[in-house]
Amino acid sequence: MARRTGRVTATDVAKEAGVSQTTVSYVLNNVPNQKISEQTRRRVLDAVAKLGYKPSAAARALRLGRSDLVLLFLPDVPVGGTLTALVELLGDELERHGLNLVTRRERHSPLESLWRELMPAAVMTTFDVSAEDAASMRAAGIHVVSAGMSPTTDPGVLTIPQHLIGAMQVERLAATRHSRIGYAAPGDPRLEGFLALRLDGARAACAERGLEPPVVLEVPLDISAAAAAAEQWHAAVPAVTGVCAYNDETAFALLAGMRRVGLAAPNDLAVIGVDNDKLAPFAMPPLTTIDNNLDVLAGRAARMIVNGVTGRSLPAPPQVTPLSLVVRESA
Amino acid sequence: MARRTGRVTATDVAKEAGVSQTTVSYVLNNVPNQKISEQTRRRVLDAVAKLGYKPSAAARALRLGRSDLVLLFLPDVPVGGTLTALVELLGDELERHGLNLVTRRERHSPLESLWRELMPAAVMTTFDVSAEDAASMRAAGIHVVSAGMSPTTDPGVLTIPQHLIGAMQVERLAATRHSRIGYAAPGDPRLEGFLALRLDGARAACAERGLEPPVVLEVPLDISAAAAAAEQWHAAVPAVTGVCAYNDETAFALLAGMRRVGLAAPNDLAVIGVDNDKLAPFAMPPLTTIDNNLDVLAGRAARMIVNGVTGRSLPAPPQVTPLSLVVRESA
DNA sequence: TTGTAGGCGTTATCAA
DNA sequence: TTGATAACGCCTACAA
Repeated sequence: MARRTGRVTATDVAKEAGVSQTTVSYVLNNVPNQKISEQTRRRVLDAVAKLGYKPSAAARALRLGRSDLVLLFLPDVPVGGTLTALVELLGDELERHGLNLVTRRERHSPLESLWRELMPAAVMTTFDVSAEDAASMRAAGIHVVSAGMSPTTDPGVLTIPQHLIGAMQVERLAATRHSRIGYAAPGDPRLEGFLALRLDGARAACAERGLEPPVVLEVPLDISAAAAAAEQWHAAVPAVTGVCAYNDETAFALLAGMRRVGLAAPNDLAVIGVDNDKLAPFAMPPLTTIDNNLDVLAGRAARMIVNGVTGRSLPAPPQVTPLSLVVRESA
Repeated sequence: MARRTGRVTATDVAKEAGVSQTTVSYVLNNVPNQKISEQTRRRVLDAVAKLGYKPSAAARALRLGRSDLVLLFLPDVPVGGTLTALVELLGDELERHGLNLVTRRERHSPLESLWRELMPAAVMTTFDVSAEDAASMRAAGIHVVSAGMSPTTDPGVLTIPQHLIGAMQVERLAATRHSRIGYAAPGDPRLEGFLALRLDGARAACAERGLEPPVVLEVPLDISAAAAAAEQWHAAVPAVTGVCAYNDETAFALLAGMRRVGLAAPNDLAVIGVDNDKLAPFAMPPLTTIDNNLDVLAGRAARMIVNGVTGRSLPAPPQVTPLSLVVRESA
């Protein structure tokens, strides 16, 4: 009676099918060079179905030296809808390939202790991982995918072109004849990294068009503060007439602040957000924004991971910029 | 040369410390009845630090028959901010106890194949898990926590009192002298389950106060449709003057629809949401809503799981209703 | 107080 | 084409 636990093992399947446990493994893993007779294969498969056999992920991981976990390190930012949606999508996609997503907020966990412990098939970071870290992970057979924010042509890096976001916002504002641009920065210091990139993009876009650099004001998630900022832009000479908000949240706050001081969008001050939040259509007025098409981003990330892990190479998707302008009424 | 992989094993640590691998295990796991000399303990710990040893989760899981994974099954609903925030919080909390959260959307995965495969320490479901399923999981040593929606006194079940949400909304509306109540149902059929419970709560609350049952209208996330609903409530005789929205999203849509047809909140139609969305303060007018205090809910869930897994029993938190009214201007 | 040895369920090497 | 058999790294009786 080796069966102390209730678990059905490959040995049980073998017994049921009247073959050796090895054969079961061969059949289940479709081992290339082994020629299994159709009859044997059937018997094994039937036994598997009959017994409801599920291979043990732990035993597998132990033997293979790598688990079917994928570790995702998130930056320690207020995880808004955008990022979470991405995580959801990524998880769904990985699941389809038998991979299990485990996410971590950066601050809590020293990168290394976790991957050594979990032996994940892949690790994805949303920040720049140090060269040594990357090297030792790869040495351990872990696929590393980083989602850097800066532009790069490295095909192993997923780029979320933050600078393009700022540029697109300015582009829209310029196209609607705004020549003095404002930039609404979020209050949260943890967003600093993203902010810098987006702002750079906006600055560059302004420069390209011969416009003055954007007038940056902080717009925290607070109506009074937002109102003050709105007035300041409005009162500037020459007046700022179009504002790029860091994201839709900031845009909502700004819009609310503007209402308080009797300023209307887009006439007094045009506002354009980022994220295409679910509530953006219901802003007053409906919010023009930049959609970062997370589904394509998530799909791309998933593909990079799956490719790396399986060794196969799924067809490369068209390299479209996953950014699109959603025009509503606020800008 | 047993060291083929780069992994540092407990045996390596033992060698370094000049003790047996068993001793290493004893020290690391603080085995109760073993008296390890302080000197030995130090040597082991030093070796661990020096070598950067991390126990293999896979080997551990294989040996123990259970991994340090916690499986969370989410209902297949559009995962809004509310649910995701809860997941985040839960994950953070579990992490603190060495547990790793893996989430699944219900539709994708047959409950069973996953837990048999992963041998999780615990499984948490947001729907009612069948009795047999629960039984076989427990038989396998897995702790099962369900987050049922219906009221129950079962201490093993985490209740999210959906019905109370509806009741609180009506209560607020009644307190501000509304006698004819409307209920704005979401368009998404996947929300049906939650909707039914919340609506029941609202109905009951109306009945308690001798009010007519709420007039239920569907308010999809579409301004025109929302506008039509608003007019219909407004035109009813006697007119509906206060509306409970299924959630803040629906409330935002309704508010936008009202603006289109020249109806203002709260005078023409008071609106109260659910979720206390980050953007709720910036609605026009600022949205009165019900906050479901996810942090306490997540904390409670985490505690149930950790208690079950570790066997210890963390102190029970005060049994407060994790619901609070946030009064702004819309109702 | 410490060490020896066996097995958790898989995969992979080598014979047959 | 199939079957023994040996690890993978850890925990834990049991022995010393």
